[in-house]
Amino acid sequence: MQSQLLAAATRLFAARGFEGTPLSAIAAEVGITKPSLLYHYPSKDALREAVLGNLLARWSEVLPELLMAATTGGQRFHALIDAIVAFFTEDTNRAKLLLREMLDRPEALRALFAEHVSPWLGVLADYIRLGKEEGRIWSNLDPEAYLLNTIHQVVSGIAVSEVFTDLYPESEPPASRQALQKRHIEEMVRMAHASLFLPRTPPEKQN
Amino acid sequence: MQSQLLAAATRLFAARGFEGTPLSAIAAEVGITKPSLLYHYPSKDALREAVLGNLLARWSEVLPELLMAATTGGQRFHALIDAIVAFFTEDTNRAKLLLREMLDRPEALRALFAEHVSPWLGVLADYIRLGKEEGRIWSNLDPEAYLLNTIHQVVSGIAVSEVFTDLYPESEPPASRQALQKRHIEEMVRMAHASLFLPRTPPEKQN
DNA sequence: CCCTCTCCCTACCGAGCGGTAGAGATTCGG
DNA sequence: CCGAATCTCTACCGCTCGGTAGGGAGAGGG
Repeated sequence: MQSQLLAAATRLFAARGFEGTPLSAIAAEVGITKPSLLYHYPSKDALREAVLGNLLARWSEVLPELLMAATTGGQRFHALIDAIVAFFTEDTNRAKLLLREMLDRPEALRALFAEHVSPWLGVLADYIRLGKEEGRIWSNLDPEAYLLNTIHQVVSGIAVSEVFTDLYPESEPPASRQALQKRHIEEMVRMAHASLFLPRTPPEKQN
Repeated sequence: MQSQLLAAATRLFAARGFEGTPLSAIAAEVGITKPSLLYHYPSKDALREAVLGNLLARWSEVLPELLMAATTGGQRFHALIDAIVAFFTEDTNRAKLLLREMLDRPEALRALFAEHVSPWLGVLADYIRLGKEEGRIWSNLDPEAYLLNTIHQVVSGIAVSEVFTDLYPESEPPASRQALQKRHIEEMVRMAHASLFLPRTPPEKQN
């Protein structure tokens, strides 16, 4: 029951926002009444915390093993970005929720991120610095800023991707919304890749 | 008075969201009462429309002349992206508001964008296709997707930039929040540039 | 001087909100 | 068979919200 409530709350908070979602709507979604919901979560704010905590917890499960699995820079890039894309496209409400929280409670998110993502950011930034020394990465790239921008772009891009689907010129046959979202995301990945790695250098490197 | 109300509503809607902002708060911000506000705007939804319309109108003033001014591809890139950055950093509430509306009313924004940005998107995409034929731009780039992603990244990145400022490793002396935001944005521009233009090709092109 | 238009106010309404009180079911260990 | 724990319900409370009713103050034209 708690997990059903969490799922319903995640979806509704993502779609209509925290302020725009009455507890009664969440309760109705799982077939109970508002006081019954308040038996499981003592207040609306407690439910918000639970929803956000659940999201970050799932993410914290996924992240670490990825970074350990890959060895080369290119592998790490694809392992990481594919995992981010998969995690947030699997349920786009995750991305919407995160984006909403960043807008609604920037201070709270700042604290959460400082605790949960700052260490990983340091690790990844060091990988990038290594790649720069080896000449595989753009020398004028700002590692921390690149990482934050890239991750944020994927999350935010997925969260609002449905808004952009009508902007592509029509094709014959008309492309499905899902196909356009895929096109959108693939270009994001290409951009992240092209702005990280230097193009393959010609073999006369040591002339 | 109408413009004061518009400004106050923009700020509060951006900071706390539409549902999270009572009309009384907007009225108090300009020193009048709620019924006086409702004299100028007959409903809360009318105020929302006015706020969003005002934002898009300002933007529509800025955009066209830029595209006409520049001639080369690089000039156009910098003219456009600098204008976007300037417009949204001048008042970050503009970015927050736009992002909130995309989350709160995706259908409404889809319609608005289809009308107001779709034509410009086509023009810019054609410039990019030209650049591709001339070999100045990545051949595997998706013009429409690149443009939407880049613009969205700048808007969204500015909207939530304050959340990221605590994630950068501390420096001595500690960097101001404003300096970190600048660093954040400059990396966004670098990424947009590097993922658009091919690196300067060596002069032995026609070997 | 007065009528009208503009803009603001106080007072109020009905609806919906988060949360509480308290009691009725169901289950399960002793 | 009983009591305690678990989970649900109906009924209600106080508050805030968006919006309305209606009147007062000032300005300007006839």
